[in-house]
Amino acid sequence: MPELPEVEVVRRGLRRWVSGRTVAFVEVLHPRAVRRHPAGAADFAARLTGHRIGEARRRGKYLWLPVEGADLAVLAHLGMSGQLLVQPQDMPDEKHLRIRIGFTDSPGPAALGEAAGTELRFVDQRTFGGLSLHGTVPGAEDGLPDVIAHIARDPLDPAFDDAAFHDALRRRRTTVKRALLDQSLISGVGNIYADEALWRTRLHYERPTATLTRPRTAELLAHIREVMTDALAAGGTSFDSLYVNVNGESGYFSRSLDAYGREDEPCRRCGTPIRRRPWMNRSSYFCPRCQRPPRPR
DNA sequence: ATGCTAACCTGATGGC
DNA sequence: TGCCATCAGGTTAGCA
Repeated sequence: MPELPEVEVVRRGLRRWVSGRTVAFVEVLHPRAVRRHPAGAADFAARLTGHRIGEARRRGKYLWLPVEGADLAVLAHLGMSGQLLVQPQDMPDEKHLRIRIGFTDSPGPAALGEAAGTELRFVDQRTFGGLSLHGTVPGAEDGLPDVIAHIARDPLDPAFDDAAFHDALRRRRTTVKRALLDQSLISGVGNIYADEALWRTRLHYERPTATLTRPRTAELLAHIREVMTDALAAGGTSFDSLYVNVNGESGYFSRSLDAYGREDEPCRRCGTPIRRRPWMNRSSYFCPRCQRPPRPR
């Protein structure tokens, strides 16, 4: 579930169903799913087993589970098609099940309520995502894994620095959508929410960042936060069963999208058909009337 | 130093 | 029915 709202939906599920439980066993069924864990699958399993899982955290599209009693965290990235599912142990394996994590309380007396008897599964069709174990940044209050120290804070983080973001945009010689997708400038924004926020701000995706005024950047940030908050309230955006919460349920924000995926459909502001343009091996959706292209440089 | 492309995967879909 | 090309919500190594 690639973008911030979808990952946050998963984080909330993990907090409810996984945090506080103790790992009984780890089974890695596909080595690619732990390729970011340099010491390999056996090491990953060994170091995790026996430890209690702390409060699930997130920055941008990354989430992690602190490993209590060891300065470690399980870092997770869902890539394009990853899912973290909390499933009953007797549920048949999913076709693309990559990692299974069992807990000491299951099966067992319902000490943990509905969570008892469930396990955590990492399912990933395209294997762009994965889990890994990493040390934490010394002094970081939330146990930030060291390998994602370069990832910028996300726009829903209270510590996100709006002024610094604007200064960074002015310094860059790139275009606004590229900047929004650059996770070292602002994290959590992907192709869907970039297009949605640009549509709401009436900005063309190829607008040079150096031409943005401070008020314009402020508007853009406000719209990013607004669309992400709206999506979160709807349970995230799903076009198909690949993007689901830990219980396998899809969000329904896709019906509220104004630009993304709406090629040839009327702009909800002015009625002009939304256009799709090939862009960086993917697509950009925009309203040609509301979002005028910048002057050629 | 910075910006950009190609590559990493599997599966769904549409045209011929 | 099959084959091929295209597309999909992300990240990163490596090149210019």
